[in-house]
Amino acid sequence: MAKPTNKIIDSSTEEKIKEAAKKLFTQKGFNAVKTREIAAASGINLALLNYYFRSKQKLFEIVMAENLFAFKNGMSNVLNDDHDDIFVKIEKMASYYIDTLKVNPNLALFVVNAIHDNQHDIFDDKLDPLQKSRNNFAKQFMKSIEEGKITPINPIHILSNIIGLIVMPFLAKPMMLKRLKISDKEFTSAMEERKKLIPIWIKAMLKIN
Amino acid sequence: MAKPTNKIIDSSTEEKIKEAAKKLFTQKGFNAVKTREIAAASGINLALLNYYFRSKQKLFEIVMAENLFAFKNGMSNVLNDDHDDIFVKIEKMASYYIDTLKVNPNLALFVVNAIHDNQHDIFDDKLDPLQKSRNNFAKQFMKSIEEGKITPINPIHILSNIIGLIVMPFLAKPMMLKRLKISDKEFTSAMEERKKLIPIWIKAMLKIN
DNA sequence: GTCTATATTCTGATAGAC
DNA sequence: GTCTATCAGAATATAGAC
Repeated sequence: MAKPTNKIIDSSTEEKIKEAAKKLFTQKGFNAVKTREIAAASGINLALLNYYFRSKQKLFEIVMAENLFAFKNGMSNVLNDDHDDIFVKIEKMASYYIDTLKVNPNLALFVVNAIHDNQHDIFDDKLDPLQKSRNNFAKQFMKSIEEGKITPINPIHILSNIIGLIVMPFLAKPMMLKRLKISDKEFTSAMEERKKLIPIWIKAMLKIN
Repeated sequence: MAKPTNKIIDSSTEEKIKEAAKKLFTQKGFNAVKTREIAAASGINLALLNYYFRSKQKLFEIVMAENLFAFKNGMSNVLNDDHDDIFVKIEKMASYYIDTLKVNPNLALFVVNAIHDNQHDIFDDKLDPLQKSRNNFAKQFMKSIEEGKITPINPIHILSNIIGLIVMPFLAKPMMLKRLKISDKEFTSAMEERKKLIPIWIKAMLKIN
């Protein structure tokens, strides 16, 4: 009889390293995290990190790709109802984005840096779970314009606006806390408010009847 | 007769290092840039970097402060008219921001990285040329709320919104060009549009009478 | 697979000749 | 002021015993 493998609760060394790395990279970014720190956090020996992942860079890429995939996967579930009104979709999108960034405040910076590194191969997943939702959203948007519900607008603007309103406070968070003299708790609470406000603002922008 | 010094076209070693450093730090952030890289890019010897600037950190701070000071100085000129309506101010702010980012599209990424490097001491200039404008803007904003022209709103939101709408497209530019299949020219043209659109959107958000 | 010990590389900084 | 050579330390990566 073969030795049983546990694919559900994977507490293998490999998985332990990945979990610790995910947490650290996500919180602190690539450069600030040291391999010894990852080894310590996952309770494994430093040498095993290279045994399993060849290099810190490779580990980083794997972990972040998984982060991004998980996010997209979740987002695709959030947007799966094709009967949702477009503003309901935007509201769900904002909520899911903000919940993710609250837990994972470095993800935004990672993505922005990856974009500027011309590493946006990371976004060309062969099996991008968001592709369908994105296409549906675009179609729905064009239809709303045709029906006169939305003032015609260059897609670059609507994309910039939705993403900008959601993501920017997280990118600027450390400065905002300092400049506006607010606590982490107040920041989080303001982000909760934005879940409702952003769809309202977007609606106002698009001059809905 | 003393040797003439050229203070207008300063091609001194010191200046060459600063220019190369400015470009690299702006593109890649503090940690990702190595002193050897700066030396190579400026065509000088590595030792001279420390000779002139004592340390990488010191060089970074000087360069960063200059970048930011130039921007803030320009912005303060733009916002100098206290009789401007608050939405005129926002329009001028958007224009100046966008013009800066068009020339220096990496400045945004640079600032965001600096913020997350906990190097935002750099923003605490002793002689911040924007301080007065910022205070005036805040006062004007509060007054508009008192007068019922603007729905009361948490300052974190208005700050996030203005900066987010202006800056995000530049942060996401490489992805946007690819995802939306648009040219650099079309992007630039859309950014020109935003100079007018952003104040309109902000106005809509704030439910002006 | 896991560990200890160590090799190797990278990086900021400096000493000292010119 | 500028260069060559090099140090000191940190950090990544690997060899080899178990």
